[in-house]
Amino acid sequence: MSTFCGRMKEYRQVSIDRFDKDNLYSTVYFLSHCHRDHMVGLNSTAFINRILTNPNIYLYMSDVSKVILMGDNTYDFKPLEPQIRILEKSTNTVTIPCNTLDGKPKLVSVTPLPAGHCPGSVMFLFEGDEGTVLYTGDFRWEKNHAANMPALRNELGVKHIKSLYIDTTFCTPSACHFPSRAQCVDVTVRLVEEWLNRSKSHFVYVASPTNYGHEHLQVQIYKHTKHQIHASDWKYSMYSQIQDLADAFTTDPNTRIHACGIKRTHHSKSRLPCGHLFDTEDEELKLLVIRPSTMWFTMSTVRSEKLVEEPMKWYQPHRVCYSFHSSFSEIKDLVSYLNPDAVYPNVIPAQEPDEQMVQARLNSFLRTEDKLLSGDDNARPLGNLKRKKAVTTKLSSSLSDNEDLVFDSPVK
DNA sequence: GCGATCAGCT
DNA sequence: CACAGCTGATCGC
Repeated sequence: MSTFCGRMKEYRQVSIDRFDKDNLYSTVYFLSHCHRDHMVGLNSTAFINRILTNPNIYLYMSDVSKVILMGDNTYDFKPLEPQIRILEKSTNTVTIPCNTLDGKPKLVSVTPLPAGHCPGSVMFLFEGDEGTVLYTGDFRWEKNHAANMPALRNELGVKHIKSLYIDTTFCTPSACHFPSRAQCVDVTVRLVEEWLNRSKSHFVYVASPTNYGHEHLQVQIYKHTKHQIHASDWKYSMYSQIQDLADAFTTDPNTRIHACGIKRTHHSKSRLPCGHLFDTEDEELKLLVIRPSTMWFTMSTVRSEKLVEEPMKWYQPHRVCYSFHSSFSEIKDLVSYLNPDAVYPNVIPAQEPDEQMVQARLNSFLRTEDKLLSGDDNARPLGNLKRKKAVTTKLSSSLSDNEDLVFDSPVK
């Protein structure tokens, strides 16, 4: 769960993924993806007033995130629409209005990088007079993924990144290794195919525990089996507007694969959230329930990895391996590849609730030698011991600046 | 009676 | 079993 307070050390008038408290004084807003823990305050009257009464204050997001936000079925985010701006896939020039009368607005370049976390999820790369900083939001990048991102490089090599704000959900050695997404998809598709081939009375229910995040897996299941997947009406209304997802889903419950939500009540005869009863022509219904979840492997278990876990009891789901966060080693790869001046955690991992420990770990991924030897005093002036203290300064708590407030896809 | 926050569960 | 989100209790107004 995100513990990022909304603001970075740089570009202090920018707020990302937090829309409450001090963030109400920011003059430009960014949303990395539509998970609730990144939308705190987004539906508050305070934020809506803030953004609607200041015509030059905008909320930036990806085209897909806008579709999902506008289609939300629990909160009404439509009032925000006039102030939402879609980020182009390439570099965008974003104006940061000043919140004092005499100050001039600032320009900053913002490049959204696909984060691989859930539909529409992006990282934000900021480049401007306060330096180059990267906020990852939640992300899953596998090894060497960063090397394929042109925006992170210039003619000299990897760009000089001042600060990296990174998703540390699994920044613990006990979550050292996750199988690749392709591996997990492959194993799951085979499981589904083998099941459906048994008979016409065999059906599949993908019981995804979270709102968004397993769509990629579901699309791959559709592409391999050619069976469209049942989604709830309100989800379909969004999916149908998103290029990569539109074909894979249907609102017709009479299909052999369902992903229509999470079943909570056991009142109906159906074992599906939509309540549909299949006509199996007097044969017994055979339903394969698969539940994608993160499975991880420590250094010592990498070799024995099993990507599908058979249920202990017949009514339990098959668990299949799928993670939409990066593993410990994937986090390490990205941090050491970018080798920023400073790196800050966006999340305190649940199984390791010691922020200092997470910070120390992130710091250990940095390669200090070249910059210290080159005499770049600004980069790491304090050396190893002191630097550790310097960058451990709490960022995840609220920062108060006492600022004067004047300024009160691919989509189909 | 409402919203915000939190514990607990999944 | 696994980091997102729901439910229900509690608090404050």
